[in-house]
Amino acid sequence: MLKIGDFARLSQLPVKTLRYYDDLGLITPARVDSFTGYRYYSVEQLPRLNRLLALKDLGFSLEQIARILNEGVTHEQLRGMLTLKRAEAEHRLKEDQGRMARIEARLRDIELEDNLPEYDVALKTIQPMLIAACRIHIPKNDMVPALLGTAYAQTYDHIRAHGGKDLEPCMALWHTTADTYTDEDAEAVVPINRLLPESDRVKVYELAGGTFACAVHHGDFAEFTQLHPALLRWIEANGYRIIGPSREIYIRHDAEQPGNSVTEVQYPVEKE
Amino acid sequence: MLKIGDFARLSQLPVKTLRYYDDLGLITPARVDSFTGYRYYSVEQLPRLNRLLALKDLGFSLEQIARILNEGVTHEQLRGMLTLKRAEAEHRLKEDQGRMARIEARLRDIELEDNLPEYDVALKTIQPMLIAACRIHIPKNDMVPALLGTAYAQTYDHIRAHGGKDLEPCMALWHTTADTYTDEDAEAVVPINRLLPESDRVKVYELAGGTFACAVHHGDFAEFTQLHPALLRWIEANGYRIIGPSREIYIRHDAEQPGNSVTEVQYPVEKE
DNA sequence: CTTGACTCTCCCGCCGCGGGAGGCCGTAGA
DNA sequence: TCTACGGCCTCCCGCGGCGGGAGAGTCAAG
Repeated sequence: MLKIGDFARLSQLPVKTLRYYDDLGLITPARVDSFTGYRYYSVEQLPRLNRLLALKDLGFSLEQIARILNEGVTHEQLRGMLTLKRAEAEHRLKEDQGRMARIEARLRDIELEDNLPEYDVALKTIQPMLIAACRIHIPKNDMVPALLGTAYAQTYDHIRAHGGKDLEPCMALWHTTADTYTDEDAEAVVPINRLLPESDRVKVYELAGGTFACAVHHGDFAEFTQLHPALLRWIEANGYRIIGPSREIYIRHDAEQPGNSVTEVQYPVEKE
Repeated sequence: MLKIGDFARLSQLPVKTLRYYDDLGLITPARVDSFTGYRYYSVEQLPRLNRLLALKDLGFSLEQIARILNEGVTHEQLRGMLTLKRAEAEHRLKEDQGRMARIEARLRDIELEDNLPEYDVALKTIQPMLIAACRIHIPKNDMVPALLGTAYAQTYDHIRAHGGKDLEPCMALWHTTADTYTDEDAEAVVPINRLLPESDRVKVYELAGGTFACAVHHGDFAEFTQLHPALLRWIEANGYRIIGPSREIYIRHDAEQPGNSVTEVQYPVEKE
């Protein structure tokens, strides 16, 4: 008969842990003095404890281990649980690899560029949304405000004409890359609350969701031009690939004071 | 001015989380109505929130993020923190890889052997310990009990003769592999509490610690012979390598009723 | 008989929120 | 103007796997 401290030394576990396992019914002492409450263990309980540790090592929670140990689990069931655990472990493995890559990238960033304005890129999962959209061709970059403005006007008119309701905020899809300044292909997009009929100019469809690399700009508008390259660098450095048109979300737009605008840029990405 | 729900939709975070971040001083609303307590956010706070998310993504705790965001951290400091995070992430990565390997091995085990007695192998870190030891040569396997018994007797005599104290339990080191049955090389080992002088037969030294693959046997003694092979299989299947003599720890020894004995076998291992 | 080392129970804390109770606030429709 | 109904508030509990500590009782050696 071993006191809890002896059993703790033998098993290499803290006393607190043994008491906790007792509470959970994982390793009940062979005998408990009903007067003093002292727990007395037997060395014969070591194999069970070893089994417990092995299961814990495989990533099972103590509750699951209790079921396995106390209720007896068939090989089939155990295999099922292990397969599940494998999936979980694989998932976390990938997450950690991604995190490692991001940390490495960030460290490299710090080494290289000491005073470039930093943008903080976050990965977000974005739900699909219903939109009304007007796609346009922009021959020259300085025509963007005018042409995009017209496209939005048409879109809002269309929505109102069919009794729809626009949801804040509006956005633009860029089908040409950020370093294109002639013959740009853009789409003025307004989220809406329900399906509307289409017209020649204004299409209505569901914009796909997915994973996006996102960054937000606010302040000096001159710096906004660096947001796209910064995102592209992040995406490359972290081992992602762009799989669709980028989105610019005009969270707050101020034509007179562009420095007052707040814009989020999102690139749809996937790994590898 | 956005109500918390609007800001939550924009930022893709649950309202609860935003309130929590407010409590922690991570993202304080631009304005709080002192009468109703309503939080009002500004879109200008989105960049900061994005920064927060990016840092969280790198594995920083909210407390660390608070320091980074509020107190301003130099590039040097940030680099230091990132290096630390990288080490942590690397550690967990390796752990998860190990876990994956162990799950895979266990699954393979289940597929292959359906009714072999399973042993549960646990990895333990064992501290160095001071011991008195008597190393012997055993020509034939059936001489093990007699020769090992004599060795222990000598060791205990030695300890007592020098006023030392033996610590439970005693163990044996096997310098020959488990499948050797002639000319075995073993060492009777008794942990002691303080340094003693040596003799010709009995050496006193510190037994190294390290990582060990461990399994415990109790019950039918015939099955004990399968414990060593089981451990060896586990070690190989999990990608470890044996780096020293195995240890048998006689936690409870009963010469008349071997089935009543409890024995732990430990192999010192390292990865790869 | 006295130490001092163990042991007991009970309760709080960690981290990053989620769930829910109970109550106030704001707006849209009848 | 009343009434819904949804949004917002604060406060408190819970998770998992223990660790730390208080306050009190127990055990073995000198």
